Amino acid sequence: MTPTLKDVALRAGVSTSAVSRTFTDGASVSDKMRKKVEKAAAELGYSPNFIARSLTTRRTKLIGLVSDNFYNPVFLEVFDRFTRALQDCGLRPLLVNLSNETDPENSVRMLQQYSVDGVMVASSTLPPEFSKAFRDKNIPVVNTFGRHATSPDVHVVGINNVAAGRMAARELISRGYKSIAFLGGPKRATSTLDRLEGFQAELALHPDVTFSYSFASAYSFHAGRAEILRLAEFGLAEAYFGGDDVLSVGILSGLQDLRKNVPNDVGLIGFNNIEMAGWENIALTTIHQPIAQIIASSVELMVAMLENPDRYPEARLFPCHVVERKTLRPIQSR
Amino acid sequence: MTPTLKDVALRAGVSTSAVSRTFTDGASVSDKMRKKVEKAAAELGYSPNFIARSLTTRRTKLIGLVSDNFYNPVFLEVFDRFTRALQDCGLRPLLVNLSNETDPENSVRMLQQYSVDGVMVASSTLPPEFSKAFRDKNIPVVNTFGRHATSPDVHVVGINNVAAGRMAARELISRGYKSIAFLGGPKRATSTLDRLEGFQAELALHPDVTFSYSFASAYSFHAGRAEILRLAEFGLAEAYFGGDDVLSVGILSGLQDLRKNVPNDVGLIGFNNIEMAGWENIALTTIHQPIAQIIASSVELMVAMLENPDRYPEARLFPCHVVERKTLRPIQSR
DNA sequence: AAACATGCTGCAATCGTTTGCAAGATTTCA
DNA sequence: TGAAATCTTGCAAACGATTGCAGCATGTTT
Repeated sequence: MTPTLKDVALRAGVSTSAVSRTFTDGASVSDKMRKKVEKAAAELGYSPNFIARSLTTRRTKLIGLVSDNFYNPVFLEVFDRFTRALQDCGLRPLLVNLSNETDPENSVRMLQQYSVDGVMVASSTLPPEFSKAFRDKNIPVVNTFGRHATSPDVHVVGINNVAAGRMAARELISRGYKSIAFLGGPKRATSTLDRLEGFQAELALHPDVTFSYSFASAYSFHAGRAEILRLAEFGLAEAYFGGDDVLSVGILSGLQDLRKNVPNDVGLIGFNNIEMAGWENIALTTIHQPIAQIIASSVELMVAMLENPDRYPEARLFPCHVVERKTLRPIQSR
Repeated sequence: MTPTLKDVALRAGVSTSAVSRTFTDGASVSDKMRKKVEKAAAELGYSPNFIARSLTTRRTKLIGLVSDNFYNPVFLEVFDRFTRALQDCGLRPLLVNLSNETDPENSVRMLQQYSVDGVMVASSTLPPEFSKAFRDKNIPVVNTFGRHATSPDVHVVGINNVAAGRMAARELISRGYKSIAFLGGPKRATSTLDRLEGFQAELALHPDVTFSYSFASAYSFHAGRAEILRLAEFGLAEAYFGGDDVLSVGILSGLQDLRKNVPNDVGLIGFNNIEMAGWENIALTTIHQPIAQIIASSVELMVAMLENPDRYPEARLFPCHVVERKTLRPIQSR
């Protein structure tokens, strides 16, 4: 069917080694030989079989890309950037959807069976143990959007969620809101907890503002909306830090139904800066997570690990910044 | 490093064939043998190497999943469903991002080099020639969201865009709008053109309504918004059929800025039914494309092709339906 | 008890590549 | 021109599995 090395060798009247060598760069072949082989290869439409090659080179150039979050709009950008960055390095993403996978052990085995060169775990909700499972099998792994504190034994690239929490708090305070609340995603996500911690710590510096918090049942529009509607029955705070942007848009929608004036009655700041936050009919003020840098860095790190698998684990953290739109009132000059 | 067949055979004191056979189902091994092998394998933590296996079986269970659209929210659902459906069949998606790829030929070669068992082309904008390139290399291919008319030589599953266009027109007419316009995505997408064709054909049945059309520069919020703002300078129609939902939300946003009352001054119907269309602060009436069925069917078709690659090409088309929200006024009883 | 069918097992070839080694070809330099 | 150094090339053994074939041990039938 599809031509093999041998076919080309036969047609060119040379050994298979010669053919192999003209297709692996850095190998020594004379110009004459190369010409001959390339001609035969072109005539046959030959190109080397990566799978067979990987058997001897022990490199598949396959990278497992695992995530448990296929419904957050932020992942559109994540997948786009990951696939492009990997492709640009000659690597190939093998996509793994963990959404309904009960047993991560399963995915680990599967990726091992496909001899992936490395694994990118793109999730802020997966436990650090998951990433560690790969490292234990000697598969290079980087945990993108991971939490750096508790897993110093696996490469992590992302942001400092505690700092992001502080940033949100400072922003809300600077706008003169006096009663401030945290409305997070599900409690089990460590990123949420870290953000809460920073948020609370910063607020503690301002005894004049009152603080409260609660958690939505999911990182989703309807969870955010439902939670703010529930909270409204007990009286709302003056400003909220929403767990992420889709949650925040849900909150915003609830606020609109409650006939609250945003940002004057109630202020809101989100997190992530998804595309929809910039839509003029939403105009959510939010904290931008530098996805582009995070992913570029993750991939760089991965290729570095492929060269040297024993690289000492590091955490690469990028700063966030707030992008101002219309859900926060102006800074109070005081 | 990781144990191989031979290691297990050695430890169990049997031949490698025996080990191989206990790991391939349908092979004949005695219970005693199986027990022995399984014990040794468990002790070593062995599991078969798919890559090596594929060399002899000529099956990698790898499926190329190629798309050129990583920014439309509808693709969140698409990727989630595709990966899950494939995983459930024991297949693995190798993701290919065509966004900035100038030369599709390139991707074809690459997927061939990885010996993928098949390819799913998930795009409504890629030309049919692209899918055909795979078929020409004898790689099973199904073109999901493809156009069926012009490529009867490749499996297509999706919707009938002409019918969808008619459906939109009928809907708008039933609401009593008398001046109706099509505001499509970029003209080069055949799906847009088909929808326009159906839309126009249906409208032609109603000489009392006036018709016009134009195209936005992209399937994006800002393109939709910009286009409706531009159109407003010449006077707006009473109702619009937006090329897709993100475009439509952009239109909606523009309409709001223009202080138009939707749905009374201007009606709007979108296409796709992305999640955001259901957000209460958007509430876009739209035509639902049955993504779940389309993808389930695509994957089914793919596994059928893996059994019988010479399957005669077919088109599987699913009906759409309108989901009513708040951007169209009530049906006029007349 | 002989003849035969059936079920397990191991040998060895194969899948499409790469690569260490040694031999042959070419170049370099005195 | 000849010896040494450097390039090229092919042979053959891997890489980690599967599988047709033949042999052997059972079980079945008469």
